[in-house]
Amino acid sequence: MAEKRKVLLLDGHSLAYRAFFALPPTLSTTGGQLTNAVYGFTSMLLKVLSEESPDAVVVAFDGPRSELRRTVEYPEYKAHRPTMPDELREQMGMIEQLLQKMAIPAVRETGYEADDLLGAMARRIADSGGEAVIVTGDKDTLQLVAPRVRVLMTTKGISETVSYDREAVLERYGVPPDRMPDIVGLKGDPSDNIPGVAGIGEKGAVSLIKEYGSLEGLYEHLEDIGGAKRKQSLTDCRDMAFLSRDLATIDTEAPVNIAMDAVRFGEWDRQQVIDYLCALEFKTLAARFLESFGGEVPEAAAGLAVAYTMVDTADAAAMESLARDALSQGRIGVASTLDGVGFCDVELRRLALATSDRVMVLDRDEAGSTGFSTAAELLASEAVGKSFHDAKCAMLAIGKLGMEVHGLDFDTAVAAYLENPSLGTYHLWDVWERNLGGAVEIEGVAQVTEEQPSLLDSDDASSELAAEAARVFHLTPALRDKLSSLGMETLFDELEMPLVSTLAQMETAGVALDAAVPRALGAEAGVELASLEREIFDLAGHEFKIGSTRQLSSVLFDELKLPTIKKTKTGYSTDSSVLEALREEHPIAGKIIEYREYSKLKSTYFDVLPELICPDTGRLHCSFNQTTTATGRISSSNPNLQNIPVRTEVGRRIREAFVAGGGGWRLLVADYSQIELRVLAHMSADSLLLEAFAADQDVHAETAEKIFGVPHGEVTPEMRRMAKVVNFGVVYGMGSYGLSSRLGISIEEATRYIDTYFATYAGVSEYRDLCIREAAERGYAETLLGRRRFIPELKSPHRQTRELGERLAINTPLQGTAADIIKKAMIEIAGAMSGGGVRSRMTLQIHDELIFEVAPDEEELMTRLVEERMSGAVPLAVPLKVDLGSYDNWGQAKG
DNA sequence: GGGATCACG
DNA sequence: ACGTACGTGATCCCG
Repeated sequence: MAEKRKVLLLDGHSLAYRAFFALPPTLSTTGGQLTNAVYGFTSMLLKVLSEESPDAVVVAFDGPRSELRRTVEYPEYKAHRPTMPDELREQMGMIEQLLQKMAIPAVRETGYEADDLLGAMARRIADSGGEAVIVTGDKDTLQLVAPRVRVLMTTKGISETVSYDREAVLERYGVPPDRMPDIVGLKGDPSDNIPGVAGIGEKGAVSLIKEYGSLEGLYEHLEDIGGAKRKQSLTDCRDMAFLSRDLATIDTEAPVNIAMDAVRFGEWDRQQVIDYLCALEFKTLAARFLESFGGEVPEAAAGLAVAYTMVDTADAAAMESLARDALSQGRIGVASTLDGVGFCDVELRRLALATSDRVMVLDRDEAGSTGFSTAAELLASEAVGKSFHDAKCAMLAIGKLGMEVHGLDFDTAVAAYLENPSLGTYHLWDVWERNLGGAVEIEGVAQVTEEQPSLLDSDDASSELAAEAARVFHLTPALRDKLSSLGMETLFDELEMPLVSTLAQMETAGVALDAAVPRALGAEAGVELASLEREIFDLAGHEFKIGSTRQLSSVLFDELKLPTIKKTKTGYSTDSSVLEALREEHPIAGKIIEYREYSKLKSTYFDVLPELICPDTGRLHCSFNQTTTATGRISSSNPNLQNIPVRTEVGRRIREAFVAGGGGWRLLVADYSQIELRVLAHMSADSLLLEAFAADQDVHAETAEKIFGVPHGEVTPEMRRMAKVVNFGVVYGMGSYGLSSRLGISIEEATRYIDTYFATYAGVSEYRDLCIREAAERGYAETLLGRRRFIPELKSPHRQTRELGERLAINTPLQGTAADIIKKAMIEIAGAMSGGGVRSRMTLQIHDELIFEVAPDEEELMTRLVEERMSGAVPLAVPLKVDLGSYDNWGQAKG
């Protein structure tokens, strides 16, 4: 009756967890439902299915934790494990649904974990002469390896697996599979809260078991064991060692209520599986499924498969016809391979241009070839719309080769960012996967021959780049449709796309830096730090790494016995608010504050900025990132020029290094006055706020009058300062706890101010409610220009997360609208500047501030132009006030 | 590679 | 009982 069947046994829990934590939470359906765990699980499943071709597949899940045999025997078992995250729990249901559609039976038994069931099934299969393949991410399962039982262990990520048979386990762990529990018995397993024997780790456990064969063998020869301490520990923990081993031992006697012989893999309704994969928007997985198992993809969700011909760039006629296609189709997709990041370092290595079905790939060495001149013409032609994925980087690199890009029309990364700005990364492959997801086939790639074997790499790279250009081309209409259905086409065409070029110009311009300033400041800080360090060591009584929060916290709280103020995840906090509170207690606190300030400034600014000056231009070029923030703001990196110090006197001196390059040139600094509060006034239409801004009143003073109940003119500077904190707090959705801790007042007092504030500014109060309600109904918050941010936090069962969602729902429209406004101003100004043929240039944006280098004879013109375009960027119900000034360096511009 | 800290708006 | 104001990026330390 021995049936030679191959059965795949999946550990559902382990694999789902693995997938959930291995894949970034960037995979979700258009509706915002997170699907990373389902995706990873399915991807892994399809891979294993095609590699192993099993006759049957079964998946096992854990029974409820509280009723596990192990928990009953040993209540500490997994006691510290957090419960399953909600984001994963939702996906478990989806995984089970998928399994059901694939006719893969799921088993679970009260009192048992998945690996017990896997062990029991594996044994039954092996006993009856079949072959069992267990797929899991849990190392403990390796003990099940036996004749006719293999374990496939997922490694980094999820789709990669390593196959373990007896030899592989021996080689990797030094003991046969059935002795693995003995190892755990000795070393314990922190992840399951199994204690083991104190003082024995992985290495010790392996060598002991290798020598004595098992726990029993070991304890029989206890007297032979070297090391009094170790012997004592083994003696003391004898019971715990056996209990630990017992806990780690998989129960292959577990009952499994399934008629294993009746399970047949592949007895499914194919269409149901495909439909479900498509409903989850797993286009390439659906395609992979089809490839392996056949079936029809539903029309609407069909992955777009595109076929391409690679044209020879040396063939003038072929180039000619590609160019003709580009002109008649009116657009091309462009992809590039770049070396280096940022204006200074970036270099173009390869370039691919694609029409609907032809693609060319150029190497930078081909300068002067037919292909190169065709590419240059197409890129420069206004009549041919250009689509890129991350156009700014490519355009910087293309520009450095002396080619120009006109007719920039579409950036698939920016489009994907607008669709969902919270994803963090926008890799072309993912965007393709989410939107079209078919195969790209490219014919006509030169074949490798015996004479030219070295072409292999370059041809692979070329066809991959060709496929990227093809994907960009075909994604363009799809994403355009999507944006249009989301009401974001105008935002995209008239704001984000023009901004791509504006930011490219700014990065190219860079900023002038007088390196002597940071060098001098760095030397000065070095001296200060040395003397502070001595003082701190004296106060502490010994030397330690002041920069190590762990060592510092041990000095402050263990040795000096200073009171702990707040905790972090890993210990006691030593941040500046804590040190500030300890100032009265001990002189070391103040010294550390000072040390921190200097060391931060030195390592982040003084020492670094001079090194980043580009040798080619003698200037500093940061990158402005357009697809990074969830709210629509721009960020800056390499270096970050949006966080140059200003708040402290020492820090502010670095700003003197930011000068206007060129003789007689000046820096024009223009910043919006209280833009977020003005946006709040506009969006909420609160009558008091509207009036205050209309009359150009001092809003903070006005707020102080209201919340402190004092008449006009009797507001003290202290009251105004506190009111300012309240006003900012409103924009962030602050509560009374936050206000009290920031103002150093009682929670009751803070509550009173907040209540009075909302009673006074009733429009603001209503607006907050409206923001939350709308975001909850629609699933996203929206800015004035229609930018969206999904707020799934509002649906969370955790109050804390929900409250975060509420603050996001309030803050995002304000911060995001302010971002919309300054972006609009930037492209208007850039347009006017290039139209007016000025020499001046825009160099920096710092959220509500724009900085220009202006030529001596353009100062007046630029001041007027910038003021006009900034204040008129987007018409609001209140005036947009702009403060401007021109200076020799940035340090002179003070609030 | 992640956490803590701190620079900015 | 718990955490507590939004959005970033760079640096340092440590496992």
